[in-house]
Amino acid sequence: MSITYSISDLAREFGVTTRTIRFYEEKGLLNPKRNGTRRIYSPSDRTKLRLILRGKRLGLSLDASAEIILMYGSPGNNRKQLEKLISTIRGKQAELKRQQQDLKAMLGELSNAEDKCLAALAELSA
Amino acid sequence: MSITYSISDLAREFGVTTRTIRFYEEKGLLNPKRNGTRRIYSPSDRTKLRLILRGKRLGLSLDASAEIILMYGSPGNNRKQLEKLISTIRGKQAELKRQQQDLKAMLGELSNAEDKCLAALAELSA
DNA sequence: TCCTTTCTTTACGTTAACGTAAACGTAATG
DNA sequence: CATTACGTTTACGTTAACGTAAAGAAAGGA
Repeated sequence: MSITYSISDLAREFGVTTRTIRFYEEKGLLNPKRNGTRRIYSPSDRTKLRLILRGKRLGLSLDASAEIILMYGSPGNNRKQLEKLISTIRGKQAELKRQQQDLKAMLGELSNAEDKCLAALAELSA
Repeated sequence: MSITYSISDLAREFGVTTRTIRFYEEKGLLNPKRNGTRRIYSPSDRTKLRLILRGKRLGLSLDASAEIILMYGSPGNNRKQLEKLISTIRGKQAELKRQQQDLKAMLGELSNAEDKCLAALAELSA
Protein backbone atom coordinates (compact mmCIF):
# COMPACT_ATOMS: atom_id res chain seq x y z
CA MET A 1 0.00 0.00 0.00
CA SER A 2 2.69 2.43 -0.98
CA ILE A 3 2.28 5.71 -2.81
CA THR A 4 2.61 5.47 -6.55
CA TYR A 5 2.05 7.71 -9.54
CA SER A 6 1.06 7.19 -13.13
CA ILE A 7 3.02 8.87 -15.84
CA SER A 8 0.34 11.49 -16.38
CA ASP A 9 0.14 12.17 -12.65
CA LEU A 10 3.75 13.28 -12.74
CA ALA A 11 3.35 15.05 -16.05
CA ARG A 12 0.50 17.10 -14.60
CA GLU A 13 2.29 17.83 -11.37
CA PHE A 14 5.46 19.07 -12.99
CA GLY A 15 4.01 20.63 -16.08
CA VAL A 16 5.81 18.46 -18.61
CA THR A 17 4.55 16.01 -21.23
CA THR A 18 4.54 12.24 -20.84
CA ARG A 19 6.87 12.16 -23.82
CA THR A 20 9.39 14.09 -21.80
CA ILE A 21 9.20 11.65 -18.92
CA ARG A 22 9.59 8.66 -21.22
CA PHE A 23 12.51 10.40 -22.84
CA TYR A 24 14.25 10.71 -19.50
CA GLU A 25 13.74 7.01 -18.99
CA GLU A 26 15.26 6.27 -22.41
CA LYS A 27 18.28 8.25 -21.27
CA GLY A 28 18.54 6.15 -18.14
CA LEU A 29 17.49 8.87 -15.71
CA LEU A 30 14.39 7.05 -14.51
CA ASN A 31 13.56 3.39 -14.00
CA PRO A 32 9.93 3.05 -12.96
CA LYS A 33 8.44 -0.31 -12.04
CA ARG A 34 5.88 -1.82 -14.35
CA ASN A 35 2.40 -3.13 -13.84
CA GLY A 36 2.11 -5.22 -16.96
CA THR A 37 3.09 -2.70 -19.54
CA ARG A 38 2.21 0.40 -17.54
CA ARG A 39 4.81 2.49 -15.77
CA ILE A 40 4.47 2.87 -12.02
CA TYR A 41 6.40 5.66 -10.38
CA SER A 42 7.52 5.65 -6.75
CA PRO A 43 8.12 8.71 -4.58
CA SER A 44 11.81 8.21 -5.24
CA ASP A 45 11.18 8.33 -8.98
CA ARG A 46 9.24 11.50 -8.41
CA THR A 47 12.17 13.02 -6.53
CA LYS A 48 14.50 12.14 -9.34
CA LEU A 49 12.22 13.88 -11.78
CA ARG A 50 12.21 16.93 -9.56
CA LEU A 51 15.99 16.95 -9.54
CA ILE A 52 16.16 16.62 -13.30
CA LEU A 53 13.81 19.53 -13.83
CA ARG A 54 15.62 21.68 -11.34
CA GLY A 55 18.84 20.87 -13.15
CA LYS A 56 17.19 21.98 -16.36
CA ARG A 57 16.20 25.30 -14.86
CA LEU A 58 19.84 25.76 -13.89
CA GLY A 59 20.93 25.05 -17.43
CA LEU A 60 22.35 21.61 -16.77
CA SER A 61 22.32 19.02 -19.52
CA LEU A 62 20.52 15.76 -18.89
CA ASP A 63 23.85 14.00 -18.73
CA ALA A 64 24.97 16.38 -15.99
CA SER A 65 21.77 15.79 -14.05
CA ALA A 66 22.18 12.07 -14.55
CA GLU A 67 25.60 12.29 -12.95
CA ILE A 68 24.24 14.13 -9.94
CA ILE A 69 21.37 11.71 -9.46
CA LEU A 70 23.71 8.78 -9.77
CA MET A 71 25.88 10.40 -7.12
CA TYR A 72 23.03 10.63 -4.69
CA GLY A 73 22.13 7.02 -5.36
CA SER A 74 25.42 5.21 -4.86
CA PRO A 75 27.29 6.05 -1.68
CA GLY A 76 30.26 4.17 -3.16
CA ASN A 77 31.87 1.39 -1.22
CA ASN A 78 35.62 1.64 -1.56
CA ARG A 79 38.06 4.45 -0.88
CA LYS A 80 38.94 5.14 -4.52
CA GLN A 81 35.28 5.53 -5.46
CA LEU A 82 34.56 7.76 -2.51
CA GLU A 83 37.48 10.01 -3.30
CA LYS A 84 36.45 10.31 -6.91
CA LEU A 85 32.91 11.09 -5.86
CA ILE A 86 34.10 13.81 -3.51
CA SER A 87 36.12 15.44 -6.24
CA THR A 88 33.14 15.26 -8.58
CA ILE A 89 31.01 16.90 -5.92
CA ARG A 90 33.53 19.65 -5.40
CA GLY A 91 33.69 20.22 -9.11
CA LYS A 92 29.95 20.72 -9.28
CA GLN A 93 30.07 22.99 -6.28
CA ALA A 94 32.71 25.20 -7.87
CA GLU A 95 30.67 25.39 -11.04
CA LEU A 96 27.53 26.34 -9.18
CA LYS A 97 29.36 28.99 -7.21
CA ARG A 98 30.60 30.57 -10.40
CA GLN A 99 27.02 30.52 -11.54
CA GLN A 100 26.02 32.29 -8.35
CA GLN A 101 28.42 35.10 -9.17
CA ASP A 102 26.99 35.38 -12.67
CA LEU A 103 23.51 35.51 -11.23
CA LYS A 104 24.42 38.15 -8.73
CA ALA A 105 26.05 40.30 -11.40
CA MET A 106 23.11 40.02 -13.74
CA LEU A 107 20.63 40.83 -10.99
CA GLY A 108 22.68 43.88 -10.12
CA GLU A 109 22.63 45.10 -13.70
CA LEU A 110 18.92 44.50 -14.03
CA SER A 111 18.30 46.45 -10.87
CA ASN A 112 20.40 49.25 -12.29
CA ALA A 113 18.48 49.21 -15.56
CA GLU A 114 15.25 49.29 -13.62
CA ASP A 115 16.37 52.38 -11.73
CA LYS A 116 17.23 54.12 -14.97
CA CYS A 117 13.84 53.32 -16.37
CA LEU A 118 12.10 54.61 -13.30
CA ALA A 119 14.15 57.79 -13.43
CA ALA A 120 13.26 58.27 -17.08
CA LEU A 121 9.59 57.82 -16.25
CA ALA A 122 9.83 60.37 -13.46
CA GLU A 123 11.46 62.73 -15.91
CA LEU A 124 8.52 62.34 -18.27
CA SER A 125 6.11 63.21 -15.51
CA ALA A 126 7.98 66.37 -14.60
CA MET B 1 43.04 55.53 -31.99
CA SER B 2 40.39 53.57 -30.23
CA ILE B 3 40.69 50.07 -28.91
CA THR B 4 39.53 47.37 -31.32
CA TYR B 5 39.68 43.61 -31.52
CA SER B 6 39.83 41.10 -34.32
CA ILE B 7 37.50 38.16 -34.30
CA SER B 8 40.23 35.80 -33.16
CA ASP B 9 41.27 38.20 -30.41
CA LEU B 10 37.85 37.81 -28.88
CA ALA B 11 37.71 34.11 -29.62
CA ARG B 12 40.96 33.60 -27.75
CA GLU B 13 39.98 35.81 -24.86
CA PHE B 14 36.67 34.11 -24.25
CA GLY B 15 37.58 30.59 -25.25
CA VAL B 16 35.10 30.23 -28.08
CA THR B 17 35.53 29.66 -31.81
CA THR B 18 35.28 32.33 -34.45
CA ARG B 19 32.36 30.39 -35.87
CA THR B 20 30.53 30.97 -32.63
CA ILE B 21 31.11 34.70 -32.78
CA ARG B 22 29.95 34.88 -36.39
CA PHE B 23 26.94 32.85 -35.44
CA TYR B 24 25.98 35.38 -32.79
CA GLU B 25 26.23 38.07 -35.43
CA GLU B 26 23.96 36.09 -37.75
CA LYS B 27 21.46 36.02 -34.92
CA GLY B 28 21.66 39.78 -34.59
CA LEU B 29 23.46 39.79 -31.24
CA LEU B 30 26.56 41.54 -32.54
CA ASN B 31 27.13 44.18 -35.22
CA PRO B 32 30.86 44.80 -35.58
CA LYS B 33 32.19 47.48 -37.91
CA ARG B 34 34.05 46.37 -40.99
CA ASN B 35 37.43 47.24 -42.38
CA GLY B 36 36.84 46.17 -45.94
CA THR B 37 35.59 42.66 -45.37
CA ARG B 38 37.15 42.15 -41.96
CA ARG B 39 35.19 42.46 -38.76
CA ILE B 40 36.36 45.06 -36.28
CA TYR B 41 35.06 44.72 -32.73
CA SER B 42 34.75 47.63 -30.32
CA PRO B 43 34.90 47.41 -26.51
CA SER B 44 31.12 47.62 -26.55
CA ASP B 45 30.95 44.62 -28.86
CA ARG B 46 33.26 42.84 -26.49
CA THR B 47 30.95 43.63 -23.59
CA LYS B 48 28.00 42.27 -25.48
CA LEU B 49 29.86 39.07 -26.10
CA ARG B 50 30.63 38.83 -22.42
CA LEU B 51 26.95 39.24 -21.61
CA ILE B 52 25.96 36.57 -24.12
CA LEU B 53 28.41 34.07 -22.69
CA ARG B 54 27.37 34.83 -19.14
CA GLY B 55 23.79 34.28 -20.20
CA LYS B 56 24.82 30.95 -21.65
CA ARG B 57 26.40 29.89 -18.38
CA LEU B 58 23.12 30.74 -16.69
CA GLY B 59 21.24 28.58 -19.14
CA LEU B 60 19.68 31.42 -21.12
CA SER B 61 18.89 30.95 -24.78
CA LEU B 62 20.47 33.29 -27.28
CA ASP B 63 17.10 34.89 -27.83
CA ALA B 64 16.81 35.59 -24.12
CA SER B 65 20.28 37.11 -24.05
CA ALA B 66 19.41 39.14 -27.12
CA GLU B 67 16.44 40.57 -25.29
CA ILE B 68 18.56 41.58 -22.32
CA ILE B 69 21.24 43.17 -24.46
CA LEU B 70 18.62 45.04 -26.42
CA MET B 71 17.21 46.25 -23.12
CA TYR B 72 20.52 47.69 -22.05
CA GLY B 73 20.93 49.36 -25.42
CA SER B 74 17.66 51.22 -25.86
CA PRO B 75 16.59 53.35 -22.91
CA GLY B 76 13.19 53.64 -24.58
CA ASN B 77 11.77 57.07 -25.27
CA ASN B 78 8.07 57.03 -24.53
CA ARG B 79 6.10 56.06 -21.45
CA LYS B 80 4.56 52.89 -22.92
CA GLN B 81 7.95 51.55 -23.93
CA LEU B 82 9.47 52.34 -20.58
CA GLU B 83 6.69 50.62 -18.73
CA LYS B 84 6.95 47.54 -20.88
CA LEU B 85 10.70 47.49 -20.38
CA ILE B 86 10.29 47.71 -16.63
CA SER B 87 7.91 44.80 -16.61
CA THR B 88 10.30 42.80 -18.77
CA ILE B 89 13.10 43.59 -16.36
CA ARG B 90 11.01 42.51 -13.39
CA GLY B 91 10.12 39.30 -15.15
CA LYS B 92 13.78 38.48 -15.67
CA GLN B 93 14.52 39.35 -12.08
CA ALA B 94 11.84 37.02 -10.80
CA GLU B 95 13.15 34.24 -13.00
CA LEU B 96 16.69 34.75 -11.79
CA LYS B 97 15.60 34.78 -8.18
CA ARG B 98 13.87 31.46 -8.64
CA GLN B 99 17.10 30.24 -10.11
CA GLN B 100 18.93 31.48 -7.04
CA GLN B 101 16.70 29.31 -4.89
CA ASP B 102 17.38 26.30 -7.07
CA LEU B 103 21.08 26.96 -6.85
CA LYS B 104 21.00 27.31 -3.11
CA ALA B 105 19.08 24.06 -2.74
CA MET B 106 21.42 22.15 -4.97
CA LEU B 107 24.49 23.51 -3.21
CA GLY B 108 23.00 22.44 0.08
CA GLU B 109 22.42 18.93 -1.15
CA LEU B 110 25.89 18.68 -2.59
CA SER B 111 27.36 19.81 0.69
CA ASN B 112 25.32 17.17 2.41
CA ALA B 113 26.49 14.48 0.01
CA GLU B 114 30.05 15.60 0.57
CA ASP B 115 29.67 15.22 4.30
CA LYS B 116 28.34 11.72 3.88
CA CYS B 117 31.26 10.81 1.70
CA LEU B 118 33.74 12.18 4.19
CA ALA B 119 32.05 10.28 6.98
CA ALA B 120 32.20 7.09 4.95
CA LEU B 121 35.90 7.66 4.33
CA ALA B 122 36.52 8.22 8.02
CA GLU B 123 34.67 4.99 8.68
CA LEU B 124 37.00 3.15 6.34
CA SER B 125 40.02 4.48 8.16
CA ALA B 126 38.72 3.40 11.55
C1' DT C 1 -21.17 -4.21 -25.48
C1' DC C 2 -19.53 -0.09 -27.04
C1' DC C 3 -17.16 4.00 -26.03
C1' DT C 4 -13.84 6.89 -23.93
C1' DT C 5 -9.55 7.31 -21.39
C1' DT C 6 -5.20 6.24 -20.48
C1' DC C 7 -1.57 3.92 -21.57
C1' DT C 8 1.92 1.56 -24.78
C1' DT C 9 5.71 1.22 -28.68
C1' DT C 10 7.77 2.79 -32.96
C1' DA C 11 9.41 6.13 -35.71
C1' DC C 12 10.07 10.23 -38.17
C1' DG C 13 10.25 15.58 -37.51
C1' DT C 14 12.04 19.87 -35.39
C1' DT C 15 14.83 23.62 -33.23
C1' DA C 16 18.91 25.70 -31.18
C1' DA C 17 23.59 26.22 -31.28
C1' DC C 18 27.00 25.51 -33.18
C1' DG C 19 30.92 22.13 -36.06
C1' DT C 20 33.20 21.28 -40.21
C1' DA C 21 34.71 21.70 -44.76
C1' DA C 22 35.39 23.93 -49.19
C1' DA C 23 37.00 27.63 -51.82
C1' DC C 24 38.70 31.92 -51.90
C1' DG C 25 40.96 36.88 -50.62
C1' DT C 26 44.86 39.59 -48.47
C1' DA C 27 48.79 40.66 -46.04
C1' DA C 28 52.99 40.15 -43.77
C1' DT C 29 57.16 37.40 -43.47
C1' DG C 30 61.29 34.72 -44.52
C1' DC D 1 57.93 35.59 -54.56
C1' DA D 2 56.09 31.77 -52.30
C1' DT D 3 54.34 30.49 -48.09
C1' DT D 4 52.07 31.02 -43.80
C1' DA D 5 48.62 33.29 -41.05
C1' DC D 6 44.33 35.19 -40.71
C1' DG D 7 40.20 36.45 -42.59
C1' DT D 8 35.85 35.85 -45.61
C1' DT D 9 31.28 33.48 -47.46
C1' DT D 10 28.46 29.48 -48.38
C1' DA D 11 26.59 25.41 -47.14
C1' DC D 12 25.83 20.99 -45.38
C1' DG D 13 26.33 18.10 -40.88
C1' DT D 14 25.54 17.15 -35.91
C1' DT D 15 23.70 16.75 -31.15
C1' DA D 16 20.41 17.43 -27.43
C1' DA D 17 15.88 17.49 -26.08
C1' DC D 18 12.06 16.78 -27.03
C1' DG D 19 7.31 17.16 -30.52
C1' DT D 20 4.11 14.73 -33.16
C1' DA D 21 1.70 11.19 -35.32
C1' DA D 22 0.29 6.40 -36.06
C1' DA D 23 -1.48 2.19 -34.46
C1' DG D 24 -2.82 -0.57 -31.05
C1' DA D 25 -3.68 -2.75 -25.99
C1' DA D 26 -6.38 -2.64 -21.61
C1' DA D 27 -9.66 -1.03 -18.39
C1' DG D 28 -13.59 1.28 -16.51
C1' DG D 29 -18.20 3.55 -17.18
C1' DA D 30 -23.00 4.32 -19.53
